[in-house]
Formats: sequence, structure tokens, C-alpha cells
Amino acid sequence: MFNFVVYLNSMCATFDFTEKQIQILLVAETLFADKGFEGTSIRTIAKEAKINIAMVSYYFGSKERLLESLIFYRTKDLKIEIENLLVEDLEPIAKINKLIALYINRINSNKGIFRILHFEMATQKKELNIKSFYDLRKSNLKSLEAIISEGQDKGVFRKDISIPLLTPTILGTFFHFYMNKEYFMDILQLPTEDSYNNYITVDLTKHIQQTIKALLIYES
Amino acid sequence: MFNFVVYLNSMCATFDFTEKQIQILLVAETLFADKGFEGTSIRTIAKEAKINIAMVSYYFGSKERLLESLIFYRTKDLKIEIENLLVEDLEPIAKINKLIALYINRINSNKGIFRILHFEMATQKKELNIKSFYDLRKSNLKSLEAIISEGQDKGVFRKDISIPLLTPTILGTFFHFYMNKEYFMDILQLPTEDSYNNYITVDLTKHIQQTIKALLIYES
DNA sequence: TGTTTAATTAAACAGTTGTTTAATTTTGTA
DNA sequence: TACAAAATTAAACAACTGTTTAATTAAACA
Repeated sequence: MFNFVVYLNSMCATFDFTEKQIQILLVAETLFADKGFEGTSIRTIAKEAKINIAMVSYYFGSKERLLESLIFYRTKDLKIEIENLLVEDLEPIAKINKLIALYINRINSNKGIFRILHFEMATQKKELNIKSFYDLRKSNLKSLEAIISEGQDKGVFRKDISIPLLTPTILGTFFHFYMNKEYFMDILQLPTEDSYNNYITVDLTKHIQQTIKALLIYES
Repeated sequence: MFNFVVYLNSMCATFDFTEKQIQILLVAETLFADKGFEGTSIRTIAKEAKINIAMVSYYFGSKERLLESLIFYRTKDLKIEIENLLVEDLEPIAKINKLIALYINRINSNKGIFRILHFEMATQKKELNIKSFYDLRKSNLKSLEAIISEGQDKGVFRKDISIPLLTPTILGTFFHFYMNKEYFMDILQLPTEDSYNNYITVDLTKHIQQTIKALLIYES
């Protein structure tokens, strides 16, 4: 049994998960997103996934490593998606807009894992092996830098832009909106789930695009 | 004992907390901020505050109500601070800038509670009696609306601004930066705690002010 | 087919959790 | 000083936590 766990851990960077493992990951994802990592027990996961409680330890080694696996599983193909955008033949501002839309759409259709990341990153869990996620962020930052440089070379964007601060503005705005769902549904009078989601993909996306555009080309 | 708990709950909106209660609240604040609500046990709080574990239930009734009390204790005087800003004799853009600086400074010097709010609001805890906080936000939004309207009347600001989306941009940017401390200390090469805090009060504040300004006056 | 490996199970483990209890000490008041 | 109220304590409560165990069933392979 112990050997199997080691195998899983060393190989998960290259190999995929089995159907059974994915089933557990998906259940864990929604529960972690709803109740938080600490707030979700292995027994609840097991009951929801209709498996024995021992199976979680058996497949992933521990609860912490289950979370690691989940993060890896959900973020492994985001890097490629961003990099594909770079080579497209678009104006810099159009590229930025597409990047923003891609981010929001991506996060919005994977609400669970990003909520978890947002949460559990903040609580000190230094043992967490989320290097893959850390690398992903650096890579995404590099992609963003490339687009901005292109725009600066073409004379469209300002020269004095703090690129690392663009991500907090893009993602932060989205997350704050998303984390305070109830409040904004009330304030903006969005009675249904659908109207709320629609507001995100249309109005909020537009707002963020407009914000970044203003920041990139407006001369003070 | 039970009567005392009832008294506390019904009066906490008007009366202050005792020294002993505040001592417990302060300990709980740092622990909740560090390890999260679920991740912090009453025993840990008691040990840190050098009191008996029974005292938490004795003073606050339950762990949940301890959190409620903490949120109330920390947010009760923020409303006044914002409203004072409104009556100051400043240009609209200067008022906005001051509001942003006030927000960031306020949150930054009360890191704990805002981190907790950010966290625990998102996890479904509908039982939580945080109406006072909810009202605070609505009141703050009204203050922001007043400043924007003034600027619009003076012809300085655009007319087509989604005011409710300004808060996500201001607070979201800050929080995203603040919640990913380690990452940004690495990326921006801020080796010490001091340099990181200095970056927040100077550069990040300026970035957010610049963002909002661009959004308010830039014509696309 | 028999044998080895993997998957699954119920039960137990050793802690921890929030809360309550009854007894005791401290404090305030008459 | 005597008495009542409040504060504090250690201990117990029952429920829950993540993880491990040994036994059993299912699958893979020769």
C-alpha cells in the first residue's frame, strides 16, 4: 500500500488520475469550496462520493495530499491556454481584453478550485506542495509582460506600467465580486443565479477590461 | 449564567465590551486570521489568552458568537470615519484618493479582522449575525455614490460609471495583493516585512488611486 | 485454474473538537 | 463581617477528527 502512495505522488506530474480518483477529487472540490478545507471531513467526502473512508488515504495518502492533487488536476492545462493566446494575431488591446475574458471565463467555470486556492493559499499551509501552481502564476505573468511590451513597442500603451499590479486588479476585482455574491445580488438586484452569472460574463468582464484599458493608455 | 449571555447579546449593539472580553477578542482575532475560524480551537484561544476554556462560552455563549462579537467590535466605528470624509472641503478626485487611502490604511492596520471577514463571509455561514457589517457596507457605498455624484455634477467625472463595481476594484486589488503576500514579496523583490508594508502604503495605494482615476475620467 | 496483486471494507486507534457540569474562588455590597 | 453575585476552575461529556489495521472481496495474470 505504501509503495502505491509513493508511486502516485511521484508520477502525478506526468500521469493522469484514474476515474475513481477523479470522482473523489470532484466531490472534494465542491465540498472544499463550500465548507473550506478544515470544514470538510474525510467522512463527508467519502459519504458523498459513496466510497469507504479509508479510500482517501489509500488513493492520495492524506487529506492534505488530496488537496494538492486537486490543485494539480485543475491547473495543469491552464498554462497552455494562456500561451496559445500569445501567438494569435491581434492588436495589443484586443489581446489584453481576450486574456481578461479568458481568465474570468476560466475561473468562473471552475469556481470551486479557485475559491479553494484563494482560501487555502492565504491560511498558512507552507507544507502544501503547490509549486506547480506557483510556476503557473509566474508563467502567466510572463505572458502578460509579453503582451504589454508589444503594446508599448507599438506606442499604444504607457511606458510606466507596473505589470505585476495588473493581475491583482484583474483577479482581485473578479474575486471580490465573486466572494461577496449575496451582497452584489442584493445591491445590483440580480434575483437569480443566471442573472448573476450573466452579469459576470457581460458587465463585470467589460468593467475589468475598461479598467485595464484606462490604466494602460490613459495619460495623467 | 444563561441570563448573562442573553444580556451580552442584546446589549452588545449599544454597550462596550469589558477588558477581559476584549483581551479574548484580540487573541481570537490573530488566531482566526492566521489559521482560519475552523482551524482555531477554543482551547488554543484560551491557552493564548491565559484563561480557562470555559470562559469563552461563559462570556460569548459559543465560538460562533465570539466571531460575531469580534466582527462587531472591529467594524462599529468605521462608518463614522467614512462619513467624516464626505463633509471635508476637497475636490472630488482628491476625495476619492483620500477615501482609497483611508480604506487601505484602515484595512492594513486591522489586517486580522478583514482577513477573517473576507474568509468567513465566503464560506456558507448564514447563521452568522453580521447584519451590522452588511449595513456598514451599504452605508459606505452611499458615501461613495455621494462623492461620485458631486464629481459628475462638476463635470469632472464620466456619467456612465458603475459605482457598485468600484468597490470590487479598490478592495479586490488590495485584497488580492494582501492575500498573496508571499508571491508578491518574491515577484517584486521585497525581502522584509517593512518593505512589503511600505509598498502597500505607497505603490499599491498609488496604483489603485491611479486605476480609479483613469476609470472615472478617461473617455473611451 | 490457481495465485498474486489491487481494491474495498468495518473496526479500531488516539486525538481533538465545542460545550456543559458542579465545585470553588473572587468580588462587590449591605 | 456576612451574604449574594460573578468569575474561574478542572473534569467530564459526547461527538467528531484523520489515519491505520487486518480481514475480505474483486481483478489481473500465468
